[in-house]
Amino acid sequence: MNQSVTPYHHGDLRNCAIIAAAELIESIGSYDITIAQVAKRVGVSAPALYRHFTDKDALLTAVRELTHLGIMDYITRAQADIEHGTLAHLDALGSAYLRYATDKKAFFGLMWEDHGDTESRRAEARAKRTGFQVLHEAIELYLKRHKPESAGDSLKTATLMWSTAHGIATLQHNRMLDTFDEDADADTLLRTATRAILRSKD
Amino acid sequence: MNQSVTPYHHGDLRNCAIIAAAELIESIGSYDITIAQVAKRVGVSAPALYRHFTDKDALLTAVRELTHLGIMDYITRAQADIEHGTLAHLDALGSAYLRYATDKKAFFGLMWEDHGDTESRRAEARAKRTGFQVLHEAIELYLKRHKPESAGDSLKTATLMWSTAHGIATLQHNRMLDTFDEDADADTLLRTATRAILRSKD
DNA sequence: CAGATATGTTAACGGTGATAACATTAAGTT
DNA sequence: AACTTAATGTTATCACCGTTAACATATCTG
Repeated sequence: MNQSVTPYHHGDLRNCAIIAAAELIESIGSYDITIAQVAKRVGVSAPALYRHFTDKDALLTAVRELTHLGIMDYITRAQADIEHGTLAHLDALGSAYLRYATDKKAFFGLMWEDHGDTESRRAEARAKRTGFQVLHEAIELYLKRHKPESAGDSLKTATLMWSTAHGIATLQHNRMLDTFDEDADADTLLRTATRAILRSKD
Repeated sequence: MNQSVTPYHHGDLRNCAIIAAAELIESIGSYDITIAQVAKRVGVSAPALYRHFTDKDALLTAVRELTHLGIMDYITRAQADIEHGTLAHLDALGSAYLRYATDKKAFFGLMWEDHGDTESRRAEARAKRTGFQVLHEAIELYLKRHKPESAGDSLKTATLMWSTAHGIATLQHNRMLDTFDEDADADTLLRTATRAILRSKD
């Protein structure tokens, strides 16, 4: 005996459930998943998950943390071989954001989903702010080098650039960009905006 | 007899259901509503609604049409007393969009919800394009007057301005604007962007 | 080794979207 | 006017969902 096949206690259910949920979301291309589906994928009964997550939203929130890691990965890779504080750097950051939105459609949707606002939102807000911080620092560096007189506006500029990138990403996500202008290209659009924003007040 | 109180046939169930759904959404501040809730509000059994809508999404899609009318109303009012083709005109249009997003939070969310993509999306896309058209024409007029050499870029410019407005509205919707910059003001941000975009290529 | 604790199980509940089967009214035909 | 038909309601029911309760089993601690 002591085959130890599928032991009673899983051992790492929490993490496995999060990964299973993420895989499920990726495979069906939507974050409209079910506790039962996740449980089945891990090979466990549905209520077992409630030992590790207070409710479904808590599980999805955990997956959201993964998406934040994922997008930071995109961003980190994008700036790896590029000199910081250059225009090319800013382009790369924006492009990485747009690429994540199209590559990982379901995750991008989940990330910005309109969900129950408890304290879990704060942790997410912090994670998002981390991504924002990268952009902010890049812009600060750029302004100090190329437009020192506008360096004080770096926060406003970063907020505006993120808003623009987010708007383009979101509209592309909804296939609305093509509806407005069938030749529209998200990347080109963002580069145009980036230059316009940086050149203002010249 | 013949009291005729609550007759068997409602008479205008379809429209009343749409309105009831909209009222419900507005009152609870979320578009996460139930067929049963809507039915109860109209004073009818839940399955009765299925005589008028193929499924829940069809009902929500009908409500979405109302939201498009609503935002067009905001836009129409905003440009009523303003000379078209001026910078003030563009500001007013953007401001109306942002105002709708905050005034009618739930409707704005519903409007851009990630929902089942059937042919109903096409009708919605057309409605959204109508709103976009207004912006496009305003920009076209502006460019002809103030920057005739850039008049050919009116479509790209309109797409970019809509994207920016949408990004700001969406981030504000998620309370992320304050997270990035606690002093951020959506309207100011959009006005800054508008001027930057229009002034590019000077 | 013995209890306490952590973590699984099955059974069950209320609510959801949706369908089926049936009832009632309105509309159309002769 | 009477009969047929179509439209539009009703209640009963389904499978599924998130979640909880009650119970079972494995691990940890003294």
